[in-house]
Amino acid sequence: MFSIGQLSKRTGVKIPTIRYYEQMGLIDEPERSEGNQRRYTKDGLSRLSFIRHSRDLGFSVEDIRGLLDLSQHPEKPCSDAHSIAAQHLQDVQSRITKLRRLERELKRITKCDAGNVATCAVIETLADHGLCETEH
Amino acid sequence: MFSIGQLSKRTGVKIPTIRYYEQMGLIDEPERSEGNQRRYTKDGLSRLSFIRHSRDLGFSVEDIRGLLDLSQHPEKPCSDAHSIAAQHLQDVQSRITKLRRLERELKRITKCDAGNVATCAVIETLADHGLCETEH
DNA sequence: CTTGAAGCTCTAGTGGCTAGAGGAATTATA
DNA sequence: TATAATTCCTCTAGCCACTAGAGCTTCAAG
Ligand SMILES: [Zn+2]
Ligand SMILES: [Zn+2]
Ligand SMILES: [Zn+2]
Ligand SMILES: [Zn+2]
Repeated sequence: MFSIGQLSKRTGVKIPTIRYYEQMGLIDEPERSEGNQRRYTKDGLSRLSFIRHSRDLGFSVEDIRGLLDLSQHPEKPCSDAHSIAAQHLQDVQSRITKLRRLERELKRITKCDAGNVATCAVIETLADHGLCETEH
Repeated sequence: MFSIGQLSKRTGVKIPTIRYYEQMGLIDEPERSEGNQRRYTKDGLSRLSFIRHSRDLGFSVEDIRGLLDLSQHPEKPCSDAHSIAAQHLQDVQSRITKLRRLERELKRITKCDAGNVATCAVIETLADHGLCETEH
């Protein structure tokens, strides 16, 4: 049996976050000590580790809800898991694309030789998208 | 003089967002019609365009506050503007780096030949970071 | 003068936590 | 065993940058 603090240390999930996951229904309400403190089992630990790792990989809480559900049913086909993962991969890729466009634009505008704001490329560009090379 | 709706159409900023910016002190409170509706000048329009474009480029509202402030003082050196932009560029680049690591990992796990959850690479990897190739 | 679009204020919700108040339980030390 | 230090409890509110909706008022066209 682990206290919430021990669970937190073992998983790297902060204590208020654990309680938040409980409230969101991602983890079951654990048993309590006589004094009403949470006591977790190994199952609780591995479930929380699963959540932590999924968050680290960028999955949303809603995605994780689905993935946890699937993981409880080993006999089901894994196509649902794959479509969640594939969708997430797409999201990640489209975010990368957008950020790369930003990066290019930001690199360009920070090459400014002006000394003062009146003719600064940063300020001028912000005031006029026409000076940009790409859309965003 | 523009109504808030006209301003919204010209800048692409939604009406509630314009009011939100006013509340946050990013734009001045505009004059009002006799019936208490907002009436904007060309100055208000260009200030909001500046904000919109800065948001499109990913700057935070706090950054924009500083950049707007600078843009009102053309005689000042533009080094402050540059450090805001450079910091933002760094943020963008570090986000790209993280997302690329995610992308690689996600690509890897979605190559799963198993038919069911019991042996699915997606689910197995989520349960065990040891199966990952990179940190995240 | 009527009607419908557009505006007003105010409140609350989004996601995924995080911080703090004020108290109770547990654990470690003397 | 007494006390002190630490951990835990619940509850509320805040973060960012909006977005949505209720219930009302004003404006512009016909
Ligand atoms: Zn400059
Ligand atoms: Zn632009
Ligand atoms: Zn699979
Ligand atoms: Zn991993």
